[in-house]
Amino acid sequence: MPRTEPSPLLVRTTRSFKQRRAAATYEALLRAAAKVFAEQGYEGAQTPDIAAAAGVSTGAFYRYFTDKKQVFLEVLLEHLTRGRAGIEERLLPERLVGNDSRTAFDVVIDVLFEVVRRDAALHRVFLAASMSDPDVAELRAAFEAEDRVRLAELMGSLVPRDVVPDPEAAAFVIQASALEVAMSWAGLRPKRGKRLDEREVKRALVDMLHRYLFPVRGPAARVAKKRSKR
Amino acid sequence: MPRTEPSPLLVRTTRSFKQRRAAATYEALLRAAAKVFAEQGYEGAQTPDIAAAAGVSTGAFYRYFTDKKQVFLEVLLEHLTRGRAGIEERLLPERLVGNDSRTAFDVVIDVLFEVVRRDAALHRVFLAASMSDPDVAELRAAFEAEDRVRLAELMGSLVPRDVVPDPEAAAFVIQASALEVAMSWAGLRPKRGKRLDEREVKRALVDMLHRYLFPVRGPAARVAKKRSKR
DNA sequence: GGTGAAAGTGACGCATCGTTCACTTTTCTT
DNA sequence: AAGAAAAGTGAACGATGCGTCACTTTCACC
Repeated sequence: MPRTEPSPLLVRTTRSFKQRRAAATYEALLRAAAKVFAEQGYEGAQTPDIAAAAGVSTGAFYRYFTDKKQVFLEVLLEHLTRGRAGIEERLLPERLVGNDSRTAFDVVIDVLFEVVRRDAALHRVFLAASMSDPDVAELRAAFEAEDRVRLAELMGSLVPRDVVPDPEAAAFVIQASALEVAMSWAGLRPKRGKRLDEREVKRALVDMLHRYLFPVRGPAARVAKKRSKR
Repeated sequence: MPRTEPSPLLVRTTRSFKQRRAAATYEALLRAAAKVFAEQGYEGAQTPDIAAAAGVSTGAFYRYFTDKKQVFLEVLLEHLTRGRAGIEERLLPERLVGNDSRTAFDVVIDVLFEVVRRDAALHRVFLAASMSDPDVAELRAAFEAEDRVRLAELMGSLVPRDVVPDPEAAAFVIQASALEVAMSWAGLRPKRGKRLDEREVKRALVDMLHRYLFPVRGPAARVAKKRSKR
């Protein structure tokens, strides 16, 4: 809602027609902003374009957002929140504790890939902006830090401590590599060059993570034999 | 040199005073541009500022570069070329074939970290720009692809084929994770949060790569015991 | 030492947005 | 029904910043 209500992206049970309409245009502006930002980047996106994409005038835009930057941050917040919600929704029913650690981890990786792939363009813009704008950087750091803590906790319950002595550092490494590979997997990489098969890249990532987190311990079976799957 | 000579960053044996001076201001402009871009980002950097930082006027700038974007690309090209040269210079004397594969790979990782750390700010700007500008993206893709091929070749000589069936895919994964971790290691991460120890992060990365590339094969000794090495 | 070319100057043109504000239209209230 | 309040309009303003150009200064060469 307008400036009187600073809390973002909340559309509570509206009463009057007017409030309903205001909420609708607010939503339309948010969606339009997400689209334009994803397509044009932060600098490339223009507030009149966002307003036009939402079907309203420039002035209406500034009734709901004080700034171009504010919309951007709200769009990002929604993007990140939705992504995290998607992860949790898809992770809980699987009930990781039931099956063995390896497949549990595979599920996590799969979900992470899915989440990044949806709205990959917006995520890319997000990453780019986080390198110039301190506020965006802070937002990114906050979300990644929390994700990292969760991943570290998950690893703590999946792999023994002597395999990964510092779970949070390991979580950082896993997070970083998985995100980079997922971004590439999203097909947004340039078309120049041989463009190696994304299936193979993902498989290499999973192999790496497997050997890292579930190494062959004592005298036991090989691990490289797992290749026949899929 | 000015527009007549399109080839970048070459200062051959100049003859006259005038040519010498022109080459000097060209160099000064390039250096100043690198500095301003690294500090302000692409959009933030202004051509008058670059000129001022080089000690010349705005007009002089446009005698040597047609565009703001052209300087940027030249700066990036020099940055990338210098980085690659640094890697090769430091890698050749070590003569990786002499000692065992593990330590050879450690040397590679160390060098990569060093290279990223020097000029980390500029590299960050480079990455950010590669997400909006197609030309920058192409430049990045070209360099990363070539680096990937070299890394894949190196791996081909260091690890047996059954450990890493698709060396180039593996090279991509290693490249991506190492670069991300190195960027974090460069200390440019936000100060919010616990900011986990970079030494630990790097160690986790190296551990992961070790277990990936040099897994314990048949019945053999444990690998997790290596931790005592400070 | 005089002339032409190259290096260098910096104020300004001009286009590009972000934002505003006086105004119209719509809906709520009494 | 009338007046108030909120939603919506879009032309215009102002700041910003890239690039130009008429001009001055410096050097090379005869």
